[in-house]
Amino acid sequence: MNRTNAFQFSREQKSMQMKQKIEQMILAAAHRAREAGALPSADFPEVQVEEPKLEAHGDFSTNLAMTMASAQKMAPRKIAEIIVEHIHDPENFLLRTEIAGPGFLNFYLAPESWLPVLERVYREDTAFGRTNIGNGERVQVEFVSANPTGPLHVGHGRGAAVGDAVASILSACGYDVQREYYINDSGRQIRTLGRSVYLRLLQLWDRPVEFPKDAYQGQYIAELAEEILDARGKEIDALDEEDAVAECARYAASRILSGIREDLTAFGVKYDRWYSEQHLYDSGQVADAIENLRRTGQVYEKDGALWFKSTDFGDEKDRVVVRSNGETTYFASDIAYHQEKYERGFSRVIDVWGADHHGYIPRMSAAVQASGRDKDQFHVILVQLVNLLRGGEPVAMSTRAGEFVTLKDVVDEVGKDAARFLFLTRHYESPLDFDLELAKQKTNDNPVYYVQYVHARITSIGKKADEKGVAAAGWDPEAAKVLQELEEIALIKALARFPLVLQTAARLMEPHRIAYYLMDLASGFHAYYNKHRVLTDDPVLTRGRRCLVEAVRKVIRNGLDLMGVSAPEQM
RNA sequence: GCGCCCGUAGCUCAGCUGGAUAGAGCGCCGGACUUCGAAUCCGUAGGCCGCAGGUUCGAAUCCUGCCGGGCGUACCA
Repeated sequence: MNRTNAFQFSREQKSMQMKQKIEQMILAAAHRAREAGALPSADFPEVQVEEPKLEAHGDFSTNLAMTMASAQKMAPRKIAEIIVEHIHDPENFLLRTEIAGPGFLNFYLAPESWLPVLERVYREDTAFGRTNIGNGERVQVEFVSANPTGPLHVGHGRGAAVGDAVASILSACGYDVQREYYINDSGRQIRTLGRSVYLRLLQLWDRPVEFPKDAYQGQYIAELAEEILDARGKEIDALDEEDAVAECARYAASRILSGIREDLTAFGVKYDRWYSEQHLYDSGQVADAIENLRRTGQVYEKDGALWFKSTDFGDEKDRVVVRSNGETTYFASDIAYHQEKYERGFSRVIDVWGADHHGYIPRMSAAVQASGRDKDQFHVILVQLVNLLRGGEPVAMSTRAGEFVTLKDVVDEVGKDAARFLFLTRHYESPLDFDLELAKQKTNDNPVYYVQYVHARITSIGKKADEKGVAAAGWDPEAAKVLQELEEIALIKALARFPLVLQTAARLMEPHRIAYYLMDLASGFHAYYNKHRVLTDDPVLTRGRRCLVEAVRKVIRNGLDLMGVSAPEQM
């Protein structure tokens, strides 16, 4: 993906990001120094500007003098001095510049240099933070894709939260994103589903049956059987066993799938497309894909089965696509499916999988490459497991026994916002402890409310101000000049970071960065609020502060929106 | 055995693909409501970044080898 300095901002100068402005200033200084003969080499490394962790190190710093040292054959501190001498700052952007440590260049900005950020927040409003680094590239994010053999559980919820947020983030960065759910409505697990329901149905008829271990055990299976009994028991009873099982499978899968759709809708996830595996078979695409592999010699027969040479692309062993009994494997339809994704015009495909599927990545990647795509066009986000707790104690989750807490249960109990936010407070590769009691708590322990509270609080301030008629809302350049407090500048700086945080989140496909950013911004606001009054006796100061907090509200709202979490006006 | 992920404060976790004195929340202890929402804030304490080497101006971050935990290793999905 792009380097930070490759990002393009085609708007006018003042909407350019602070950081980028500093980068250009430094680069220009280095070139000027070179032209003046002060630097021996024109071999300049990439200018890296960062925001130092310590305030004592300024607003921005660069290590350029150090990274340049070997090419220039000069001491870093000496190079730093030369660059400083050649810095050109006609707008008086900089308060001062200093050389520190082994050769860091630290820049201190004049407080008013930050004010254009506020203006930009107002001008761009809901679009603040958005960029076009994706340049319209078509990306597909496929997530959840749980088999329609049972209700979604919390793990699927995490996958849904991550997949949906990644899609939103990429979309906000200028990618043309499609969200897709792949329905495994074909094959063995569907037959097992049908058989499970059928057996429960037989039990309802008091016929002696043994319910096998490998059948689906959950209570919902028995409930489905009762439904079928009421709806069309007689018809089913008239069929022979094979047809009866098929009918049960069709009915059950359809009911379960609509349940899944409802649960995801309640969770705030909206797909652009639901894609049926069965459709791949019916349309002949699976057969075509296998035929293509045959034609290109990427497949061979052994022991009566057909094997794909995934080892040609780094997998540790070859994989079966057609079993010796003539049935295709799940992998075969997956090959066809992924080929079809690229044929639909996506240049990049992102799959969100549970971490227990990681062994599947090499063969899928091999299949993608075998169809002529580049390795980088396929990316799997592996989401780690969720440990469900209640008050610190593990909640029994046995898939085999069919005892698990469903996503619906969790959403009903703790709410969509809390669930989504908490799912995104960890890097997706870290296992997540999800405590139901904690998720419901409306205290400091719960980051969702901590962030949402800021939004509600500022909305409330706004209403109060409107009632009193003391301060107009909106961008007010004159009043903004009054913002000089340390906490005020710190808040504006935090706002300025949002677009960069969003870009990093997109580049690394890591939604948790948004969550952490929002918690940080919220913390900055709460600290400010407790120290300074927004509504004061001074009308100009009040306008300026209202302008600031309103900007904070907008950014909080934008960030929460990316996470699929609401920004309430009151709580 | 082999492969992937994880190991950072008592607990749960960040750490912007190599930067300066490693951060936050919770918990502990001590403070702040007659004023815009206390679902909040302020302060104190707490660390061989699993261990040992290596790469370099510089490593929690990159490389190698161990230790510990999770997952995977099907003609299952």
